[in-house]
Amino acid sequence: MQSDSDKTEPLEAFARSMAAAARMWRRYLDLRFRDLDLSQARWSVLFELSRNEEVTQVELARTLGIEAATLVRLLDGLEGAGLVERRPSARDRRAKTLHLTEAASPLIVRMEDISAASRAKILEGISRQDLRIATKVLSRIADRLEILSDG
Amino acid sequence: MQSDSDKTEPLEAFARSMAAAARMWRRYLDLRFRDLDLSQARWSVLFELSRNEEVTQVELARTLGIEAATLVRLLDGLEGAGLVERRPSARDRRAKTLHLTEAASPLIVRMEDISAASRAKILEGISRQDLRIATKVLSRIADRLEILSDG
DNA sequence: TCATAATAATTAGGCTTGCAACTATTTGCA
DNA sequence: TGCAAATAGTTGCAAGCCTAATTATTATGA
Repeated sequence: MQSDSDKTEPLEAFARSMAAAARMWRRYLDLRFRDLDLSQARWSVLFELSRNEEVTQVELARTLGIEAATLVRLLDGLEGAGLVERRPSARDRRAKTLHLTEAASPLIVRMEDISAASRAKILEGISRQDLRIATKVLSRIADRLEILSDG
Repeated sequence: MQSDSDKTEPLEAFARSMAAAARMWRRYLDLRFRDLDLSQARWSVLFELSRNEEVTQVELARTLGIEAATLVRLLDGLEGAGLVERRPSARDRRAKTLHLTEAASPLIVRMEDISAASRAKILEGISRQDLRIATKVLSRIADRLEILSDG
């Protein structure tokens, strides 16, 4: 079997595979979450808050690797759906802290099930070792891009 | 050093790193291409055509891993900029074949320089071996998602 | 053959994401 | 102290990407 990336140089093959995999992964999750009226992007916000509540928007944006402005819109939607609350921060009047509502809890359980099952299905047959290396490479790239983009 | 992903399970850490790396990579390239009035998405279309002309839109969309509808808008922009031409296919009156114009050639050289330099800079210090494994994992995921999404 | 299903391109509408610019507040330094 | 710079959140605008639906054409099978 001859894949497209065989023709191209290694670094380029990597870049293309990463872009395609990320796009398709998101699409796949968006479809799975459609019943819950959620998207992958909104899910990741809820998920992160379920692990680490009481954070500010800037902190959450940084954790997720997205812009604060992008997060604003996601939160608008989630707040509108009654899943998240913005409260004024006690220590900084510019800032707001984020909190899940009661309504979010049952959803989060179902979301975690769906996303865990999806991950398992998508990554099935890939060795633990390879996955570990791939994760290391990808997170190094994210770190490096953060540095390169600041300068 | 303690990264966020240390707290999470491995499959999830992988998914998050991939999403963040892909997003940031794209942003980085978009900034580099801004002088040329191009984006990463448009660049990838031109690049693919420079390797493999005369394809139809459906074929190109499949190669790039995007939807045909998404490609339509990208081509509208590129055709408007005089870089690409759509011609009716000789063998199928529904289809159109894609061709680069003369104007595209010098641009493509510069684009390749920019993207190659960016890749080298971003991936600097990552071992060839690790990169090879990461590429294998990512392209396997893309293949798998294509199968899963069809069903 | 001929009706039905599949395919190529497109359009409409929506979500995610980004950059720029703006307001309100806090921090820092002269 | 007090003013300039930095920071938190927001909004406006544009691009990329998606699904669903539409039109034109081709393929299929009864």
